[in-house]
Amino acid sequence: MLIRTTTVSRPAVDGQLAALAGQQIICSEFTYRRGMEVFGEGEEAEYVYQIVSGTIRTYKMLCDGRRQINSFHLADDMFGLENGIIHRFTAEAVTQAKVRITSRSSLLDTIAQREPGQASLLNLVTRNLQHAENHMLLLGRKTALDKLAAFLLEMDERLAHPNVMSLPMNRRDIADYLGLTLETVSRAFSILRDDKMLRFDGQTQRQLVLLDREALVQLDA
Amino acid sequence: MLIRTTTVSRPAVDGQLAALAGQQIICSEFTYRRGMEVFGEGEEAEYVYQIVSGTIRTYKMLCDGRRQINSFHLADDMFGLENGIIHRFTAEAVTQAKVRITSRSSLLDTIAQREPGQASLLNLVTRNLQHAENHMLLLGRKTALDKLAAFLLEMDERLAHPNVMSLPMNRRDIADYLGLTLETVSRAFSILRDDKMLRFDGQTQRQLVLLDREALVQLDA
DNA sequence: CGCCCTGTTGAACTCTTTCAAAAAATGTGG
DNA sequence: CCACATTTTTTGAAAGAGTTCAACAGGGCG
Repeated sequence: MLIRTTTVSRPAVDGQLAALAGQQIICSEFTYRRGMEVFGEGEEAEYVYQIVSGTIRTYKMLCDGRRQINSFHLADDMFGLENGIIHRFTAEAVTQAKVRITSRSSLLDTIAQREPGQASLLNLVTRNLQHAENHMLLLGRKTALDKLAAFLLEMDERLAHPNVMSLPMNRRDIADYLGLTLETVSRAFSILRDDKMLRFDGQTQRQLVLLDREALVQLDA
Repeated sequence: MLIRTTTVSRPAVDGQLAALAGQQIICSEFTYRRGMEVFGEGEEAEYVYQIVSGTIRTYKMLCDGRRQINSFHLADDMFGLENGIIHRFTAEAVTQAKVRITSRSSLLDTIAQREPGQASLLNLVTRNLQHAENHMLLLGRKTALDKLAAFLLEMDERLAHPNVMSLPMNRRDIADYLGLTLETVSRAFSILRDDKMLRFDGQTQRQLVLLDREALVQLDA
């Protein structure tokens, strides 16, 4: 882990974070060289960041090295604010970048005190954001089979792992969710069926049983 | 526009919206039939929604009909909360769905409304979410050329429409942002150059001039 | 000058889409 | 309950967009 409190400086008056947090907040600046990591996916989210100058990329990776960059952050952009205590993606300097760093807990404490209620609303929005981040990785970097496996696991989890899963949506809806055509979705279903990862239950093709969640997780990862 | 205050009912105790808003908030329920639109992209965001039962899809569309579904919302999920006054996507019933509807303004009023104009944390997170929603449409439904045009317009705007645009990132970064390979990005650059939509400036291929923003917008739309 | 990094271009290949047809499921009316 | 129409899903074959593998070109820097 990097030591981040190298350059302690007075927060700029116009900085969003500084404005949000007020002057009493611990706030320092650090300069990252090209390619340096600001934080990694899975690390504890101790700080919130705002760019003073330079460019930062935030991204997720699949285990085989496929990478999906969520955003390029330029001057004044904020990033790294998490709902939970863990960073959901990695942040790296694209160019040399000067970054303003604020303690997450002190920031959130201040917000909670000053604007009670906004914190819980913030939670809801952050949850949507989290879903969107995962979905960008899926859309940008997964194959048709990966996508369908991920979709089935998502539905399985949200429906609380039922024995027989009833999908409320048709193949076109699934396709438009996964960035595919309905024919490709149908073919992917057939492959998973032939490979014994699922079977259809009853007359309809919308009721199905996941036979091998492990294998689906493998595809998704 | 639909009349939504059909069934006025006491908010469920465990509902997120009710919990957020408190019991004094105007809160009603409405049942949407399969295929019905809850709200459309671009409409005024008067209400916030939470699902009681059924499934709702939220999506964006390109002008030629390509559709990208952001999320399927199931029981208890909240959706439709916007930062600004306009809905950024469309919401429709996948199945018959019962939805709890709350007035946005009364919800936000209750949640200690901050003074207008000042940056809020919620604003910052919502901006990230908004970007993610647009990017999902790009990743799921746009061609390589569309994607590069969208990227260039995004950078152009964020760099305040400079004459000569200096990209801080290399082709691989752009590729990983757009869900492409670096070779495809390079080819797309060459096509846009040959079609006189941009030209490279100076020695490097990271400095460029947008020659026809209109045409790029056309590609992106 | 030569090396490394970044970017471009070509050719073969692969995955997904498109177009087409048939099969399966759902709904309707007698 | 059955016949018929409609919608949804599956499957096949051909076409297309993007990837992969490979070679090369140009600039920056020791």
